[in-house]
Amino acid sequence: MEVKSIFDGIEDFELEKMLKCFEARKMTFKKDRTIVTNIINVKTVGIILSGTANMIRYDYNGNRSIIEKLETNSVFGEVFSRLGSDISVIATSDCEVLFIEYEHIIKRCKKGCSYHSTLTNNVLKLLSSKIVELNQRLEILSKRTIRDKLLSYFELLANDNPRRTFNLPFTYTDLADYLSVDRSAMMREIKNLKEEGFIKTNGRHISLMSY
Amino acid sequence: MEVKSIFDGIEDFELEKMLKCFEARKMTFKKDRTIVTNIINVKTVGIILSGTANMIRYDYNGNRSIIEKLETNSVFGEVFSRLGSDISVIATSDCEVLFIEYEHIIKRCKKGCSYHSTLTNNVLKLLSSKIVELNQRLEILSKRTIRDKLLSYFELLANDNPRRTFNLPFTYTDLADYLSVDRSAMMREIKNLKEEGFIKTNGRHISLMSY
DNA sequence: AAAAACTAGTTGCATGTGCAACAAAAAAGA
DNA sequence: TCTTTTTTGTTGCACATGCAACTAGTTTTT
Repeated sequence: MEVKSIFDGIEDFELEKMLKCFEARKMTFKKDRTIVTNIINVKTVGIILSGTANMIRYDYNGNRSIIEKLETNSVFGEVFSRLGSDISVIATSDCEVLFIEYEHIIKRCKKGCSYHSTLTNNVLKLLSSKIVELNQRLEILSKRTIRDKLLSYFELLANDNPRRTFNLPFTYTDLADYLSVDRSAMMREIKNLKEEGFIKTNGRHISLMSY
Repeated sequence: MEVKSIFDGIEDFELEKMLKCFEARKMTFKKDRTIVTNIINVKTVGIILSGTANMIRYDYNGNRSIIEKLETNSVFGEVFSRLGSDISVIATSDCEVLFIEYEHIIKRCKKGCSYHSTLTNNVLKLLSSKIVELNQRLEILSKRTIRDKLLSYFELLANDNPRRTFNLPFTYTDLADYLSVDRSAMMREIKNLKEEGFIKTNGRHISLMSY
């Protein structure tokens, strides 16, 4: 079975003890607020308990890139993004975030919390699926044309649905950032894809045509 | 301290017991031989004990992409690359590879091997640093021009050396694949960077100029 | 030692893409 | 409701990039 949360399989009463043992801090953030800036050298791991956020970067030309879309239950922190430039995590909806020192997760619990190994296990699986996601995005970004980037991303989204139909999980503006391409060029290419019969769109609802 | 190998901190005599318990299989591969093809659905994890390999993909246009450079001690397998297309791992030098069922790594050892938790810990750290690497490559690929891709990759390599000087870890041909750009266009851009005084090159030895 | 394979370096050309600058529609806020 | 902000959609233009096609040099294989 797939692990959804870092706390999967841990009973509530155990969880409470564990969080105290970890000195975990829970904070809430309104939409668009900054959860962390300058993520470099932060030895704290954040877990998004509810809501969503984006890990973004502004490079020296002022281009915004979405490094990572953080969904509920995502884990983020220094270890997950040692990058040279200006990284922040911005809430894209109201969020609850739990902060835990990284060492608590990586090390065996000295006090012997019985569910610690479950936690480690969960983190392992979450990290694995993060690697999968990163590889997926890499595959998309390694395409050389906007057309191929769009198609491989759409293909990914359509895979879940036998009717090869899906809803874009973000705005077209954000999609351009995610694909790391110019928005207007992307819109032009989407228009071409429509005219050539590869896709149909209705707002953010998109259908892939089978050949 | 940084974890180099999945077996860091595990005594030799323990290691031997552990590998038996895991039913680990060691295989050797000559340079350029295929270690695995069609990596999808492989429930086995490979650990490169010596040598190097590339995880590569040919997309439907026949373009080769290096998904990942696997150094000694790298871990690879299904979980680390769920991709739609044709993925293989190719030895770039003579290699020894250890294969272990993924389940053995993710689960607690039923027989209670005492060093199992060390192993888990090591895997966790290795996965974290893999995520870092993937994020680094993502940062590079998210640059929109060949120039910016080159410069941010060079910056990364130069960071280790105060003289801002380094050796390319692969051929220019492979560099183009790694950056996912056309080789001739890349060579052209390197020439421009030289002419404009941003870099100096001598074969694969490159120096970044400080402004 | 000769042949084959690979790597580095170049160029012309067509075109895909980034950029700037809009306008209209939709969504969010007051 | 009216106002403001965000998103979508479009276009002209300059130029960066992919592609094809070479040559020369280097390395590997036989």
